[in-house]
Amino acid sequence: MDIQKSVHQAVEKIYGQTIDPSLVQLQKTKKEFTGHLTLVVFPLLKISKKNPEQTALEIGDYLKANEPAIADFNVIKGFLNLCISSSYWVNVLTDIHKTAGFGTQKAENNSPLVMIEYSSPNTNKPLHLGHVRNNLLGFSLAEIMKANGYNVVKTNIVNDRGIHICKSMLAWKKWGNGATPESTGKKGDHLIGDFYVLFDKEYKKELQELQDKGLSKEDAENQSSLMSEAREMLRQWEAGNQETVALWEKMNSWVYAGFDETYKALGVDFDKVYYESQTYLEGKEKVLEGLEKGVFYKKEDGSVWADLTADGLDNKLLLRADGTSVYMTQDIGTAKLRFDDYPINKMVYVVGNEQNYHFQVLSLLLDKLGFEFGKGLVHFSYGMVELPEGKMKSREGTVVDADDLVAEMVDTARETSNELGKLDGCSEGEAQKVSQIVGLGALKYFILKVDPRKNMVFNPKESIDFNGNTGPFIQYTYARIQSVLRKAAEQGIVLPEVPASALQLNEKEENLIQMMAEFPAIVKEAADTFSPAVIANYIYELVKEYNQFYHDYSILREENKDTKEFRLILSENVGKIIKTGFGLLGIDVPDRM
RNA sequence: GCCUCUGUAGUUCAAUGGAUAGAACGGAAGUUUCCUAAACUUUAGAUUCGGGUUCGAUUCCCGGCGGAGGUACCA
Repeated sequence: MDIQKSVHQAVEKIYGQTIDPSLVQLQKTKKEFTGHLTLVVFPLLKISKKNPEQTALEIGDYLKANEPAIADFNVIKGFLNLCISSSYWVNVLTDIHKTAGFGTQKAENNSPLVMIEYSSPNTNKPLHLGHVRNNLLGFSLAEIMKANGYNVVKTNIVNDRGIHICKSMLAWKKWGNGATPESTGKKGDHLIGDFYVLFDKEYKKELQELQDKGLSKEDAENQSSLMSEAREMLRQWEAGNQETVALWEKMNSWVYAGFDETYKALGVDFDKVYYESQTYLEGKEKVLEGLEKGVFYKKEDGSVWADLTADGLDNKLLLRADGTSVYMTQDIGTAKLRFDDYPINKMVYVVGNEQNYHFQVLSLLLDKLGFEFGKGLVHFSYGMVELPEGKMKSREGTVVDADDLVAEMVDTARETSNELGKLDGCSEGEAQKVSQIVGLGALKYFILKVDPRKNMVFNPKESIDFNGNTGPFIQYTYARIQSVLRKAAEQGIVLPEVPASALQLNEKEENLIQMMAEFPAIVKEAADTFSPAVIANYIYELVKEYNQFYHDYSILREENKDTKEFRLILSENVGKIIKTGFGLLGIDVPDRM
């Protein structure tokens, strides 16, 4: 803000020396005090060599005399509260009003390219609540980076190979009787997930039987015929056995169809999808290359390791003695393919915090292997989602399925809306659309408003509460603004420009404009801190401020034409910012609800 | 054991080192001749403990206690 600059200059002029701009700490004035911006003078005392009150007075006097935007000031202890003139706020509003896409900037061809990996599912089970947080964060982050002028590529790495999918395949082969999504009416990912669970159940049964015969747990695991069949299947797959590969392809295609439905329901998408079945061999090559260059070393048993003790970490396995890949190897391969495909400047991995160590290691390894983006890669690490009853456990059946959750949110939105009579006069199609926007808005907002780093508790009942700091409350405000604007149009009011700057604003109007003016800085902060929560909480504050304003002043009934138009423009711009802000969170806003 | 993250009202979340720690839900009390009451207004209620740095610490540093995660051939 240019006020920051003029305060900085004022201080330099008064005390006749250049100072570090960081000493000028301007912040929003707290509600209990009069003023808009507050200068904290404590850091300046060394320069002024006077007590806090005197210093603040001197600066205040100077600013009032020399900076037209400063209308008045007051001093309380070491705080200089500045009052900005109404005409300044009117100009700010004019700017906001005129600026298309206020708060966002477009990427140029030569803007930095950010690749964001998120979602990254396994193909042996459907998506659950944890994936929902991942998907929402990843998608929102991509939108926020775009709004800050980056070129963004959203990517997904699908873990489509390995022992887990073989378990599902084996169970299907043994007990499936040729079941398909069509024959059972189940979504493909759920069908495969059911077979995975079935395998686990049968495997446990077999282990128990073996243990009953007197074997130790370890011996039972080694002698399990089911597990060795699954392993055999994996070997056949790696050897390219036609029948196995065909089955694998068929089952994966079912799963992908299921995932696509879930992604669509959540409103997320990808620009480029990678599959581990295509990348894991690349990683092996890259590791062998590193071995030749002496970056890695080989043990007597033939396994390949990276020595990271110099970086304060341990030794890390990269290839097993039998030459097969581990997780880390695959990530190296994926990184290579990606870099071949795109000129990546920054790589962001949206992955849960249980993998913090993994990404610390990956960053070092990529750097050692010569990837430019390796050192600066961002592991966007987020906390786990817990339920009020505790952690989700698949064994105890307490996992919240993503599809069920979305359906439940939409249903509840529908019910609540019906009860309140909000859907009266809507066609079935409209009613369904509104319920979807509101139900998903509730879910998305509930998850995104929390600081990503923190573990969070997801309470289905509370998330669906439409009061308070929730998505629907904000959507509702937006819908109401649209209603006000419709009514205004019916009365023949058109809104061309912000009216004369001679308007005398009241305190609530000034507050509202000040909040709106902060929006671009908030979008920037969200990108810097990788936190959609910053935007979510800001939008909520703005809406609360607007609601108070709305409550205290009649917008359409005002006699004075100028004032009426001005308040309509205020409403319109609040609506504009809500829409943009929610867009960055991947949340829709309805015109009516 | 070691490493990382985390600890704020009854609950779920806020607070670039700044003023009297903000909201929401839940609790208590109110508001509808009014543009969408999914709203608004009152009200009670919190920084895990002990040191340190600082004019000033929820925030930074050290230690204790509590919670979560990781810990080398699972992804």
